[in-house]
Amino acid sequence: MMQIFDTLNNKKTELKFSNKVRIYLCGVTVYDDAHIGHARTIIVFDVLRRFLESQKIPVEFIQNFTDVDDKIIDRANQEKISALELAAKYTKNYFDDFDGLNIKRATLYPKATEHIEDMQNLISNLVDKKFAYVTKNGVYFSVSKFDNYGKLSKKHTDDLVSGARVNIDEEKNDPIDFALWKFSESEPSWDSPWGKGRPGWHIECSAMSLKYLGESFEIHGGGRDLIFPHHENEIAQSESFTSKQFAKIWMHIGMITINGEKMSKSVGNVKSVNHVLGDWGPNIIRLFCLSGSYSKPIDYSEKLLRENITKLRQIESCYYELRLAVGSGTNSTADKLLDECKNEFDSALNNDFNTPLALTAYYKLIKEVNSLAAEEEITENYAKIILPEFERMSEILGIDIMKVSDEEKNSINQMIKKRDEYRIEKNYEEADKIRDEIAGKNIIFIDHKNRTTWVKQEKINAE
RNA sequence: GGUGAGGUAGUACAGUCCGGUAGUGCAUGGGCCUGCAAAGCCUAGAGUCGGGAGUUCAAAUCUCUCCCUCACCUCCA
Repeated sequence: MMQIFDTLNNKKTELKFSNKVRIYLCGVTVYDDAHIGHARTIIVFDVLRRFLESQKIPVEFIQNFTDVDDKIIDRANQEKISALELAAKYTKNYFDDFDGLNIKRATLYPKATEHIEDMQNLISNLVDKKFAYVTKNGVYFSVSKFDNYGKLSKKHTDDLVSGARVNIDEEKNDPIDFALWKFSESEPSWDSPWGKGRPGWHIECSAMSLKYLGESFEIHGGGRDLIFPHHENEIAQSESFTSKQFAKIWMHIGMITINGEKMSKSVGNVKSVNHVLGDWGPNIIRLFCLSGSYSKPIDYSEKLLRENITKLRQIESCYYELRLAVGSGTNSTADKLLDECKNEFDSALNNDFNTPLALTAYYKLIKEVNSLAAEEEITENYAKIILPEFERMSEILGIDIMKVSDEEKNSINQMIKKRDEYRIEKNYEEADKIRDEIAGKNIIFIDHKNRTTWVKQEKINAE
């Protein structure tokens, strides 16, 4: 049984579910290209989802797009296009980036603009119940009406008021009340019972999670920086509406920092997914993002990314040594290794999704395979036992190793044969020509004592 | 100031909940394999677990205290 640290109760909590695990992940605001910080959060949830599914647990995974928001409108004005066009553009970029990162598509990617009516229904209900009130600027949630406000972020409403960095709006009953609906005549805007305008930020996630996952669901996640105010406000709205517990587990992902400082637009230290993907490829980025506990910060550096090239090479070697195994001898260590690594891998992930420890188990299996391969002791029987587990782990981690077609395989074998002939003749010049030629296709020959195997490597541009 | 998360070999992390004199990767040194390479493998060195105090037969792990870092408290993954 899996345990995940729940931000609300501040402790590891068993992931209980009846027939499926429902996950809502706060996605991105589509006003600019996604950066590596977004990627980390989404990679973590992608692996979580793959892990659950590998255990035959059905997962319903919802990830929203915020496609109406002040930043979108500002940016659209700058670029002299409509807000919807701008959002559409960056939504497309999002999928280009994250398909490139080998992220499995979510069950559904609902958009705020397509759920205006759902939000309005929710707001109406909150107004009726006096949890919300209308001013000349919009509709606001009355924080003081919700007893447990602050329970997620452990903030006291008194402190928030005295902090008073919130922009003062005299119309609001209380400075910490937040907008459900903002009046506005300019586009994009929608008619509503209270007046023309657009929704506040937090209400969309309440409306869409309620609609698709129900009043109460298993996991709600996002970056740590969303704990306050976004998730706190979601709880207030949703639980005021349903009178039920909203998410059962709140799972928050640590920030990506650069030189210890949070990656953000205002600091100007943002690394876009597009850029980093071009340099390092999906596998390196995934290994990098999974190399630390999901809840802690990870410092972005080229040095750390580079370390993962070595890991990737070992992974690739392992895969191809297993694929190219020959001989029918038995190896008694296979079953033991399989059990150990599978066990360590799964229990690591079950224990608060400890990906660094899971990676250790993955690397342990790889090291053992490569070690045997160095001694030419990998047989088909051995590979038959180990390969499925290796592929299972790789699949969960979303590591996608470069494959070759059958034709390519034949041609590689031809080249190895030809090269061997040259080597027997001690015509090393010709032999090396073949090796160089094939290296151009990122295929590396590996000369063992008695035979030559090969690896198809992913080209890493930053290397 | 409030809240939360951290400080473990050169470096990046795990171990802390469930006390038993520290593990893993990378880097570095040496070696194996090779026609030479590459890839891979083997092996070695490296830590008073932020400081101090306490509980205990025993503390990285529990308690207290101090120091430092970061995040959130305004939009943020």
